[in-house]
Amino acid sequence: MDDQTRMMTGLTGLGGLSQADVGDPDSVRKQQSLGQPQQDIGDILQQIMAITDESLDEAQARKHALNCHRMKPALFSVLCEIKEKTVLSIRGVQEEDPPDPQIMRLDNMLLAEGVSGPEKGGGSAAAAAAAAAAGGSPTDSSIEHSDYRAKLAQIRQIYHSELEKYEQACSEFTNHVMNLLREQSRTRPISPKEIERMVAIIHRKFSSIQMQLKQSTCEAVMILRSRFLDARRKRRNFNKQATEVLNEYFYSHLSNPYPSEEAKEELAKKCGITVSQVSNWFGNKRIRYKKNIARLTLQPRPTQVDTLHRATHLTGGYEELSGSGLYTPHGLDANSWQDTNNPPSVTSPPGPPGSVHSDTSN
DNA sequence: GTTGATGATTCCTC
DNA sequence: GAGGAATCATCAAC
Repeated sequence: MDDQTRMMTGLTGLGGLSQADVGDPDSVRKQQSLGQPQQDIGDILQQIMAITDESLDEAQARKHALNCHRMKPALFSVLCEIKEKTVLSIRGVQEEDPPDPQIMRLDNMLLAEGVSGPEKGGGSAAAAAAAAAAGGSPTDSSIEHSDYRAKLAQIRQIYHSELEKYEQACSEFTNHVMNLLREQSRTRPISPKEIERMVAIIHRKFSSIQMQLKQSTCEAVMILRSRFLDARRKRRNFNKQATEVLNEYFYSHLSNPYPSEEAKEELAKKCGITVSQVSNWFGNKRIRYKKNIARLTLQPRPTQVDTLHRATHLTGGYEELSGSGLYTPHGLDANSWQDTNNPPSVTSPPGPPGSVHSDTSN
């Protein structure tokens, strides 16, 4: 017997019964076994519609009788089977999505930033990395670092609280729908599989809301990060003592102003700056020194009075002095540094920068 | 507001 | 990866 026939038989078995017959298994069996002609579907529908005209008590009684009918489970089973094989099976294929790559990206980012996952200092690693990359005085960086961490912790807290709310709402709604469907399964064919599918749909809807939350959180983190990095991009001049230390090293190693890693570390320690700042400083210093040399070879040499005036005008005045060429050791030109594998052999400038001010006459 | 100095960044070469 | 060169962005003096 195919599904259609079984269903119709089932309906006939129920629909064709009088109120008195319902609940009387013998009567049903009798009718079926006699091979009574199947009732017209119109009749059945009419009887169903007639239920709405009945009083509440009558309807309740009929409902109860239908629920208790011994054929009901079989009928529901057939109907469920048909549903599975038709609409739900088609929908089921469509619903089985692969994991969304966007959600995976968002999850990875939130994890990396320390927003999701276990608490591990609220992105202090990211902040520390950014601080190390950008340099800045230790005090400043620690202030900005803690500020960044505090803001990130705030984002983390909001994210988790919202996530919790969504999860709670999702769970409540799922329970509600499940109860509703279980309740309805008494009066209409609903298989457990269908309930499961419905739960999956609800979870999918809620996960799309979660994705929005994750997106917003990621955006907030990116904004915070860019603000944090922009803030550290603000340049602050090194203090006078630090500049003097760096200049002292530069001019006393003018023949080969390439400090080793150890020297850089020592200079960084002395100046209270990072090694990368020392590297930056020497990089800038070399290039600007060379430029000044080149420029001044094309210009008339300033008088010593002018030079000294300019030299003492600014902090330290080394840039000006070097620009004037007064610091250039005999025989050194800017191109000498180009071959770093073969540093030029030149005489070192006389004395430390501090004493060079008075020794600029040569 | 303009200008020069200067720390930082980026791109490129070696 | 280190360094050179160009450039950006900011500071500070005027």
